Amino acid sequence: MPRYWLMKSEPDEASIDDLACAPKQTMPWSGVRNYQSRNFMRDDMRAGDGVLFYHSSCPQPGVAGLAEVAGVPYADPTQFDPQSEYFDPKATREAPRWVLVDVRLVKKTPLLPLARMRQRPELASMRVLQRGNRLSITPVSAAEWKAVRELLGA
DNA sequence: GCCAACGTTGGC
DNA sequence: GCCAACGTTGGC
Repeated sequence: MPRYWLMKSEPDEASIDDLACAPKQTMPWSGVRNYQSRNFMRDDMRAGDGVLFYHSSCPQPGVAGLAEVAGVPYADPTQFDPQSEYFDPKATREAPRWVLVDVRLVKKTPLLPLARMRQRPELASMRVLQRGNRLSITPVSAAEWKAVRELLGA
């Protein structure tokens, strides 16, 4: 049973182009510091799950491409690095607090702007469109995935 | 820059 | 364990 996710990234930090240029077109999804989002990665993601790569906090927020979960979750190394903005002094290597998964590019697409997603009734249920939603990782239903893929022309 | 919404913190 | 205050997210 395939599963689908939407994962937000600020393109200033990690854009779809950064992913396309990364070795093996794969990057660790580091920096998640929200328990719900962490739990999705830790408990629910499987290698091969579909990912909508979403650009947030930028002039044109929206889905910028398709990706997939590339492996099993493991400790996010940035939590141990005092130089990192994601350093967490309460995390230890014995008891890591934050995990991540690797994400691999499947296909960069023309941007599907958030404003256009809002116009589609079949996407109205998407978590990312809900008022006040702040989760950086949200599950996507099979129907939503199919509808978004069609809008992406993918 | 504004502000709505929600998560986290910390005093009690 | 409550809950007010504070911080963060993120679209606009």
